[in-house]
This record gives sequence, structure tokens and C-alpha cells, in this order.
Amino acid sequence: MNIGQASDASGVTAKMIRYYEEIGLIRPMGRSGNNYRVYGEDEVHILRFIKRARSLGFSLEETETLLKLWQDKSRESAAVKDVATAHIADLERRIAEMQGMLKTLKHLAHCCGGDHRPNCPILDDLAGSAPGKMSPEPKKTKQPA
Amino acid sequence: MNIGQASDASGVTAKMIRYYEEIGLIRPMGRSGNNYRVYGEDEVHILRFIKRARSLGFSLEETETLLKLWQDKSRESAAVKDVATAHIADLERRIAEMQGMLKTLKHLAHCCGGDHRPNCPILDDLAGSAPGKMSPEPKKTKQPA
DNA sequence: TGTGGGGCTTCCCATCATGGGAAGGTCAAG
DNA sequence: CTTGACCTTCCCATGATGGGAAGCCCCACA
Repeated sequence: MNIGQASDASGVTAKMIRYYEEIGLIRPMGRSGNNYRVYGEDEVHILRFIKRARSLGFSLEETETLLKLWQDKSRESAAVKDVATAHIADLERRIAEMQGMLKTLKHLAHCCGGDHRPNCPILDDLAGSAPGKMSPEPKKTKQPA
Repeated sequence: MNIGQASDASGVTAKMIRYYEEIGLIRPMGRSGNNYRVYGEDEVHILRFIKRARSLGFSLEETETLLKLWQDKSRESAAVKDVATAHIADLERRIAEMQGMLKTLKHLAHCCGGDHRPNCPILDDLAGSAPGKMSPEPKKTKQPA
């Protein structure tokens, strides 16, 4: 199987397959006489594993860990669960962050007329809010001339 | 005011202030005799605007649009609301996507013993799921020798 | 046997927003 | 004069992916 077939069979683009090989996520493939990479069912299975992990939001680094655990028949499922749990926490944090933005934006959009007049509470909010840091500690900054 | 002061006053790092100038988000600042950038209250206000827009998840491109609308006193609030509404939709889409991942992961984690045994439904899912594309159309691929 | 076209190779660049750090100029205080 | 904090520009890295060029390889068809 050439890289194109492996791509079709796994759903991972040829570009990405080569990249995964380059960064060491998958082993360098054997080459046929014409210098084409040669794939078998095992490799396609691995690529599908990667594809699925990515679709669940695991980073390539996490995916690598999971891949090694998958191939380690003597793994402890606790190790896998730890990776998943950490990722769950990360997803929850990011979702909460975005929901915070969403809530604010929806409120602002609700308050905005959205008409021909220039008056706009959205811009008022962007313009008038507090800076990132109000001044927790004056920060011994040197005043220039 | 030098860039450090502007940074402290706006919450935008000096690095980012220079970058924003480089990509044309903010105008090149005047320089003092020593070639240092010089900032006033107006610039700090603009930087705070950018900071706030970024904290609400607007891209720099969207932020640029909002900044221009802010400075255009004859804007129509509908234009602002359009940008916000599109961003809201984008946030909702991304949140939904992550919630989908979350739901699946929580289920898998729940089903995983997380103990010393190797048996793990999380890995089973990653290994056994369908590929990205099952075969909607066989895709006239040429079979190599 | 020649040609066309598709697949494969490598290599470089772009994205998006940000940070890190080096090398060197400037300035004020001690 | 030294020290140290500040500023300058320039280059590189991140994470995961796509785009595209230049150049082989090989098969099918005329």
C-alpha cells in the first residue's frame, strides 16, 4: 500500500502521515524500490487510532502517550485514565472560558440596537473596560525624562 | 510615555505592542531622540480596547474591524453587531464541538476501571472506531502493482 | 514507443498570536 | 565610570495543518 491508499484507508492526509513520521509519532516506513513508503494494515490501524484521538481533542503529545500505552500490553488502565482525565479537565476549563466570553457577548449584542445609529454598547464596553491589571503593586518603574 | 509604561498601563506586553504596530493594527508611533517609541493616553486607550476585544475572543482581524468602527463616529451599530454576532456563532460552534468530545470522553473515562489491570475501554474506543471516511465513493484510485 | 497524467518524493513557506532570547544602544543613578 | 534597567531590531519556536513547486516514477493508452 502506498501513502495515498493508507491515507484513504485511515482518513489521515498523506501530508500528515509524513509529518507524523518526521516528528517520530510513527516509525519511518519501509520503502519500495521506487523510494515510495509502503504501508500495511497495522500502520493503517495506528493511523486510525491517531485520527480518533485527535478527533477527541488529544494533542499529538498526548496521542503519542496513548499510542504507547495501547501498544504496551502490560499497561495499567489507570495510566490511560489519567491522560483522559487531564484532558477532560482541560476541555472543561476551555469550555468555561469560552462560555464566559459568550455570556458577555450575548449580553452586549442584546443591548446593541444593530441599526443605522452609531450608538453602540458593544464598542462602549470594549472602550471603557478596565485594563488587564489595574495596579496590584506600583512596580518600581523608573520614570524617564 | 515609553513602551514599558504603555504596556503597564494597558496590560499589553511590549512585545505585542511592537507586533501590533508591525502588522498595521496600530499606527507606527512617533520616536523620541533616542529612537524610543513615545505613547500618550490615546494610544493606551486603543491598546486597552484591543486587549478587551482579545479577551472576548475576537481575532486580531476582527479586532481591527472593531477598532475602525470605534474610531468611525458615523458607523452604524448594525456593523458592530454583525461582527459580534458572527463571533458568537463561532464560539457556539466551537463550544458545541468541545462538548461533544467531552461527553464521549467522560463516558469512556467512566467505563474505565483506572486500576492496575491493562483492560481499558478508552483504548478500545481509540483503536476500534471507524476511520474518518468509511467509503462514500470508492474514489477511482489507481491500484499499484 | 511516446506522451499524458497522476502519484510519489523532498523542501520551503504560511497560518495565528505569542513568547524567548541575543546583540547592542541609551540613559539615569550611584 | 559602572551598573542595571530600559529600549531597539532580528531571528526562532510554538501546534497542527495546508499549499505549492520541482522533480522522479510508473502505468495506460494511442
